[in-house]
Formats: sequence, C-alpha cells, structure tokens
Amino acid sequence: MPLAAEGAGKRERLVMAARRMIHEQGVEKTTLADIAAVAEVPVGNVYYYFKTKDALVAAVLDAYQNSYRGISAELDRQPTPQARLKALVRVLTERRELLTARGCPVGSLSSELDKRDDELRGQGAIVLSTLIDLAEEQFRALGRDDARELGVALIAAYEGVVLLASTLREAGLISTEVARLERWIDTLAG
Amino acid sequence: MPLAAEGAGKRERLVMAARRMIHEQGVEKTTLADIAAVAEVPVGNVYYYFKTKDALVAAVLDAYQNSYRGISAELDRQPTPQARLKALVRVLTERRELLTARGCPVGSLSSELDKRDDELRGQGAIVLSTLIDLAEEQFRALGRDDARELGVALIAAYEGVVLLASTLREAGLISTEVARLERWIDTLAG
Amino acid sequence: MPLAAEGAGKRERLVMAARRMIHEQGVEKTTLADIAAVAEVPVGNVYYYFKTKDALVAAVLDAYQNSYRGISAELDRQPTPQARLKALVRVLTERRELLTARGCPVGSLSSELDKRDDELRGQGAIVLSTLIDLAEEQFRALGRDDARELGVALIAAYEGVVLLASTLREAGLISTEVARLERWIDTLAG
Amino acid sequence: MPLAAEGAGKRERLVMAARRMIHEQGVEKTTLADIAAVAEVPVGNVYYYFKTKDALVAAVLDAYQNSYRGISAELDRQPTPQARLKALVRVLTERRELLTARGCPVGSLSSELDKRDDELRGQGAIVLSTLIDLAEEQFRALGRDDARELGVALIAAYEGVVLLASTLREAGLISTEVARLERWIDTLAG
DNA sequence: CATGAATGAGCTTTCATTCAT
DNA sequence: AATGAATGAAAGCTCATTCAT
Repeated sequence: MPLAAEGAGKRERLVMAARRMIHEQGVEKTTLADIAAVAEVPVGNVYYYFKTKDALVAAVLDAYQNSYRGISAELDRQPTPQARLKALVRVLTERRELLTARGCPVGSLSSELDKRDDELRGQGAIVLSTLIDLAEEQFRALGRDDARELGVALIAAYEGVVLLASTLREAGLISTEVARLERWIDTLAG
Repeated sequence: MPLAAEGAGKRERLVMAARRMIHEQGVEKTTLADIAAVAEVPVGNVYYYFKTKDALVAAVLDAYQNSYRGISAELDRQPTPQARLKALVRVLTERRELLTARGCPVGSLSSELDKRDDELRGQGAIVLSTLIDLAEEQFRALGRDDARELGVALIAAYEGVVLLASTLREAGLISTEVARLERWIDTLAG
Repeated sequence: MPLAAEGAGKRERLVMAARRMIHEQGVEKTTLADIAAVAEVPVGNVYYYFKTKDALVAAVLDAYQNSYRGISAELDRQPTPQARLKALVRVLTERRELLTARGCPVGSLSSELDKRDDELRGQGAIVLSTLIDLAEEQFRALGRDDARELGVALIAAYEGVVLLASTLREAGLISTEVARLERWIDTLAG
Repeated sequence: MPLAAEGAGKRERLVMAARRMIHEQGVEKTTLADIAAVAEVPVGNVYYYFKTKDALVAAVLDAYQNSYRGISAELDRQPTPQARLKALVRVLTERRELLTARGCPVGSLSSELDKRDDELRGQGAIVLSTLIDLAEEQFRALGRDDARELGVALIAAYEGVVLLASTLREAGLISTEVARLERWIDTLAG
C-alpha cells in the first residue's frame, strides 16, 4: 500500500474533479461536496489536502498552466512558426463540442474570478499569460514587431469565439473562426 | 409624489442595481439583499416586482438588449458602414477602465449563464445576437458575402480582449486591439 | 349600481372562494392571495370585509353551518325518522368522488383547527354539533334512549370512512360503508 | 460516549420530536426549528439526517407503521379474535385524553397530507392500511366474508370518534363509542 | 370603499468549514 | 492521515397584514 502515493492520488483526483465540475458549473455553483463525490474522497478529508475551497481553485489554475506547458512542448514538434500557430488554433476545433457546451474552462473561470475581491481575483492571468506568451513567441519568430499585440489578438479571438459559440450554442462558429484564423496566419510574412 | 412613476421607478431602480451588482460580483455572488440595498428597496418588496431572482436576471438581460438597441440608433448617424463599425468598436475604448476592472457586463454574464441548466442557460444569446447582427449588417452593406462570419469575428475579438484585459488588468490591451480593429476595418472594401 | 349588494356579493364570493380553497389545500397552505384571486377581489380589499385571515376562516365555518341547516330542512320532507337518517347518509354517496379526492370539508377543517391554540381551536364544533344533533333527533324520534350515542356513532362513521377513502383513494369504501349504515338503520326499531 | 449510537440517537430523537410536534401542531405549522429545538439538535444538522422536511415527515409515517406493527405483536397474545379486536379498540380508551386534546396522530396527519399535491399525498395510507389489515384479519378469523368491510368500519369508527371528541373536547365520546364497539364485537359469531 | 404597493418577520435549505475520534 | 458528524451564518422566498391615496 503506497501511502504517500495514495495521498498524491487523492490530491490529484480532487484537482481533476474540481477542474471538471468547475468547468461544468462554475466555481460558485460547485460545492466541495460535489467535488469530493466525483473524486471519491470523503468531504472532511478534502481539508487535509487543501486548506480552503479557494486553495483548491488555485490548484486547478496551476493544473491548467501545466496542461498548457504540455501543449507548448507539443507545438515544438511543428517545423515552422506558422505551423505552430495553426496547431495551437487547431486544438480548438477538436474540442469544439465541449467548448460549445460549457465554454472555455480557463476563460470562464478567469471571467468568474475577475469578479472577486480576494486573492483569487485575476489569478486566471497566470494561465492566460502563458497562452499569450506561447502565441507571441511564434509571431516574434516570424519577425513581427507587434508580436505581443498579435498574440493577444489571437487568444482574444479564441476566447471570444468560444464565448459566442457557447452562448449561441453554435459549434459552427468555432470551426468558421478557426478557418479564418488559419487563413490569416498564412498571410503573415514568414 | 408621482404614483405610477414611483412604482415604475422602483422596478427600474431594481434592474439598474441588479445590473451594476451583477456586473461587479457576478450573478451567483450577488444576493437579493445586495441589490435591494443598492436600489434602496426592502428585500421583501423585490418579490412584488420580480417573482424570483432569476426573473430579475432576465430583466437585466432585457435591459442590456434595449441599451444595445440604443447604440444601434446612434450608429445610424454615421455616414458609412466603416464609420459605423468603427463607432461600434470605439464605444469600447471609452469604457475601457470599467471593462478592465470587471469585464464585459454582457460577456461575463453570458459566460456565467452558460453553466446553468435552467431556463436562463444561453439567455445571453438574446443580447449577443443583437450585437453580432449589428456588425453583420455593416459588413453586408460593404458587400461582403462573409458578413456573418466577420460580425462574429468582430464581436468575438471584442469579448475576448475585454476578458484578457480584465484578467491581466491591462487596460492597454483594449486600446491596442481597438486600434488594430479600426485599421482592419479601413482595409475592407467600401 | 347596488352598492351594498355589490359589497355583499364580494363578501359572499370571498367566503365561497375560501371554502373551496381551504377544502382543497387546507387552511395553512391557502393564502389570502389564493382566495382573493379565486373570488376576483383585490387582495388589499379582503381586509375591508374580514379583519384577519382567521375571521375569514370563521366565516367559512358559519357558511358550513348554514349549509347543514339547509340539509336539515330537506330531511324534514322525509316521512319517517329512518328515511331521514338514510337521506342524511345518502348525501354522502352523491359527493363521494369529491370527498375521496379532498376529504370531508368540515372534518378536515376541524381536524386542522384542533391543532391550534387560538380562538379558532375547536371551532369546528359549531358545525359538527349541528350534524350530530340532526342525527340524534332522528334516533330520539325512534324512541332510542341512546340517541346521542348513536348520533355520535353515525357521524363518526361518516367522518371516519371519508378519511379512509380519501387517504386510500378508494371511493368504494364510502359506498360500502353507506350501504352498511343503511342496513343498520333499517334494523332499528321504529 | 457511544459513537454510532449518538448518530442513530439523534436521528431517532428527531423523528420522535417531529412526531410529537406534528401531532400537536400539524405538519404545516411545525417548523424545523421547533423540531430541532425539542430534539436538541442544531437546525442545520437536521439536514445531515433528512434531506428535506418532507423526508422527515415520511420518517414519522414509517415510525407510526412500526408502532402499529408492535401493537400487532401485542394483540397476538390475546386468545381469541374477539379478544384481539377488543384489545385493539381498548388501546384507544387508554390514550383518550391525548387523543381528545390533539386528535389521532395518524388520522390528522393523513388528513393533512391528503390536501397535498406532492409525493406525500396519500402517504398516510401506508399506516392506515396496516391498521385496517389488522382488524380485517380478526374478522376473517371469525369467519366473516365481509371482513374487509368490517375492518374499514371499525377503523373508521375509531378515527371518526376521535375527530369528534377532539373537536367537541369531550373525551367521554371516546369511552362511550369504545363501549359500543366492544358490545358489537361480542355480538359477532365466533 | 377600493387598491396597488409595501413591509418585515419567519421559513426551508445550502454549504464551507471545523471537530472529535 | 482519515472521516462522519456537527455547526451556524446566510441565502432565496412567502405571506399576513398595513398603508397611502
């Protein structure tokens, strides 16, 4: 019986469960009981791993950041900056059904946290910055002086269209916008 | 003491208060007591005007739609489609401090409602659709076959950059993106 | 415009509406708003006719008593005491569907009022006593010394079987018991 | 300090408290705060044991059914069906003061539940049926073909006279009716 | 007499957090 | 480390009653 491993497993399970439930229901509507149930961890035990609900939310943000670092590694296998940008944008299309159903996990979470007045306020930044940086790098590699601006524009287009698709319940909006973005990327000097 | 006006005034005050508090705190974190306090109406009295909290939220959505209809009228005073699009985009810059502080009122509200499973789910659509239609019309007036696609792209860019600006707390993101969008509009055939 | 008549009409309508709603939902679950709506009287206006909700309930009890006095008059058209008792019992079978659906209006109201600690406590007595007296008279006319006891027994059997029929949702219980009671009445000396 | 016993004890205490308060005040007038106070349990804690107030009411019904099963066992110690019927009827006289004060706990509860439109509607049946069955068995043991009818009649007489006694505040009605029923039982073939 | 509006006390229910073991 | 149970503050909502006109 790997004790420590079991503990780590529980912690991980809790973060995954929180990630899923918060994506589906939002932070406020998701109770610790919900999360504990999904993670199959007794409610009282959650507090051994996380001092407060907020700490668990913070852990979810960390988890997202790690995910995006993983994406970064994948992108590096692409030969050109354009290919990397298009690959970045294309991961969208793959998940478009989920995104249309419940919005962007990071975007909607950030949006919710932006309304708060506590330490969590604006903590979505640690994740979204990573994404923007990722795009910015590629634009810079393309020799653009406005790389940061374009990085912001790309991620903004992503977050914006997912919000629209989710609200209008039209997954097609995502496909169309992704195609548009890919064409735009192709027009960039390289 | 205007009789009817007082009643109508209260209803209006409640909607305005709800609008403000929901923008600042989100639907879930905003209590009826919060709203009632801001509107200077006794809590119990809220229910004379709105059967449930949800009904009040729905009224807020209606209020936004009416606001946007007002914008539509303003835009009509612009001479060309391009001018109208740029005017649309420019209202953003004016409010950028507020948007950076608390996000787009409609966007964040829609984002929150998208997580729900009740009648309010997706009700942000009635407002966002109005906005998209507004943009689409102008693109169509410019003779674009992809008017709808461009309308979606424009509003998505707007919602997206406000989300980023709000999360990163950088009002500058909005100014930069708006400038970029204006330049883009200028490049369109007219 | 018969002013007084209109007023009387409203009062009557309120009592009828209260009677119906209280039979259907019980005193506690029936709101003044419910009653006012059925009676088509503005809520605020109810208080012109009845000082409190309890006063309206008291008026309902009075109405029931008057109804039962009406029944008394009808019974007098029967030739013999037995015929009168059987007629009394037979009015049950006629309304058995309603009774099975919502219980005896007087019985269930009395039952509810018996739980109270205010002036309404036990006020069902004014109605139920009338009923018992009605039966008792007939038994006395039959020369029974135990007329009161039999009167109580008859009304108890009535109230009891309606309660059972209503709870078990078996209208048949009423028919069967009524037949049994009629046979019993026939066996009495006369 | 018995661990499991303490939890079970609380649940039981809550049911007993609910039983008592509901008998005294009715379901609608009895608040969870009332029940919690009597059971000496914090209000919030009630929801650890019962998901809703209705669930607690359902538990009270179950408790009554178990009580009546206990009575059934006691009756079995009587030698003849008549003796069992009379024993059944006699438990009434013993509690007549309480019954006169607040009505039959099961009867008045059933009466109140019959007015509802939810899952609790008619749930008094599970208890009253048990009682009827108990009587029916004895009548059948006496060789009566109309055992069911007589069982219903006996329980109806019981419920009815308790209602009358409670409303008229005459405990004597119960004694008299019980005596009458005992005499009637004696006349039955056996 | 009539009435829409107002009021506030009170109810059920939820939930993050804590605690005893 | 683990956990069922406990806690209490706060939420949304209802409603008899009152009031201004």
